[in-house]
Amino acid sequence: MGRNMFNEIKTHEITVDIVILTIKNNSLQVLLIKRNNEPFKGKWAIPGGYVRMSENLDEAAMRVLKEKTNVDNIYLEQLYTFGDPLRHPISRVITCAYFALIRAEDIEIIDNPDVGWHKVSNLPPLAFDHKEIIMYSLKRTRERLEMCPVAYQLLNEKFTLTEMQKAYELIMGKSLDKRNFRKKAIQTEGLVELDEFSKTSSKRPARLYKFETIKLNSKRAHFIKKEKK
Amino acid sequence: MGRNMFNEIKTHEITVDIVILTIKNNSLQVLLIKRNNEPFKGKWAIPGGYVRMSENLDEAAMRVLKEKTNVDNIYLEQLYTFGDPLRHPISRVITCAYFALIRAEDIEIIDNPDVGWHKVSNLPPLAFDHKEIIMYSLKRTRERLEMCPVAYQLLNEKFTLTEMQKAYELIMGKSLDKRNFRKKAIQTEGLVELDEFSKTSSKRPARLYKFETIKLNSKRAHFIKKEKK
DNA sequence: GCAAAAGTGTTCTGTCTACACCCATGT
DNA sequence: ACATGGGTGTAGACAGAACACTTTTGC
Repeated sequence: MGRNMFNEIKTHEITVDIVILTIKNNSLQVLLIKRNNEPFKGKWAIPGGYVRMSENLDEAAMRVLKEKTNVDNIYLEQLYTFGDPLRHPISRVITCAYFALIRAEDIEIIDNPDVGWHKVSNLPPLAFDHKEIIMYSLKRTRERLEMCPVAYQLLNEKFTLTEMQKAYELIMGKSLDKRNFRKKAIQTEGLVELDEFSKTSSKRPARLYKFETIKLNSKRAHFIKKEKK
Repeated sequence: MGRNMFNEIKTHEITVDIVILTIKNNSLQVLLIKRNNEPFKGKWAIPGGYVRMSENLDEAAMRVLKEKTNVDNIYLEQLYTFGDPLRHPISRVITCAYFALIRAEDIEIIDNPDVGWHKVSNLPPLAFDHKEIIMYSLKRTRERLEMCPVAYQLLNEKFTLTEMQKAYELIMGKSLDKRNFRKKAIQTEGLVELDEFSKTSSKRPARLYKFETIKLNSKRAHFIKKEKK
């Protein structure tokens, strides 16, 4: 493992790129930034930035997330590292992709037409391999959702079961049976039934719930499985 | 996303490191190489090498695997990218870790005391964060095994169900019920019952099986689940 | 004939799925 | 009183877990 065993070896540039998903206007959306510089000037990109020498990858991702979105303390997970030599048209940039689910209300986006939410189902032209990264993060989010109730990150502190089901349905891209969903949902570890009711709708008020103990990777496996519709 | 937005930014070195697991002498073993150079001279390390400018990460991992072990065409999966600033004591090296399961018989190790198999349960002192990487790959291998029968990569082309069960038990680190294991095993997509029998043991010959169609991520989920013993 | 590994079924339990109607409220 | 979303239970199918004895061979 001596250094520079091959002429071809040089150091690479390394970035982190972060897929930030949220639910807004009844659709799954991803935060994008319009690029002002070449390459891909004018195209949209997921937030990203160079890794500093003093920080590890998680820290870099958190910092970038904080810088671009002002969001902190979030479930941030390393997704995959993309290193195709041609993914960046000019230099060799390897990127370590992360993803996060956040509440839209927790984010303060600067009023700037170059920063904004876009429906995952209708993405604008994207820079680099960012479309691939977003699609991959969606796949992983679905896998996670089947294992543990990570969707709570998309919900308000207090939420109705219908809101929770909507979040699941938007991520999974299919509709779920209400009774089966509720049956499993109320068994979720840490879910607390409140004595409060939502009064937003002009119909029958819905009971509110919250998560008490946030348990990731809960052993309560397979929250959703094979329902078709 | 302009370049060099922060003084602190420099390019990093990036390597791939590969955890190669096999079953040998009835135990789960990992291929290690003794380091001849500083840092960590004299310690053992998993095979690794620098990523060349012209190759993507998968290609780099395959090449390094081929160079160090002469093994090709293997189920190689990106594991995780480790980027702690202090993981390398001298410079900043970010490593993208891969893992592979291989048949011990497919490998030709050079007769060199500095290259060899070591029991995962009894590792020598390791360089860098390689212990962490090996442990993480074991965790992922177990997760994979629960989803699809990747253990066929550890078995000879023709194998007995008892050998297959042994492989599972070694990876999962627990014993499994023979009848339940066989019941599920024979339902595995692509497993073919042969009309041949193993004559290695001096006892009753065991029927041999092979895998016909190798299907990764088979929908045949949860090959092993919660059996305890 | 005996030691050693191969092989074989059933029962129980829990979870997933499919499915249709009444309830509480605002207007 | 009606429209709207909130809320509820049951039966059938399937998969996992526990569990012990017979068979085949070499010696």
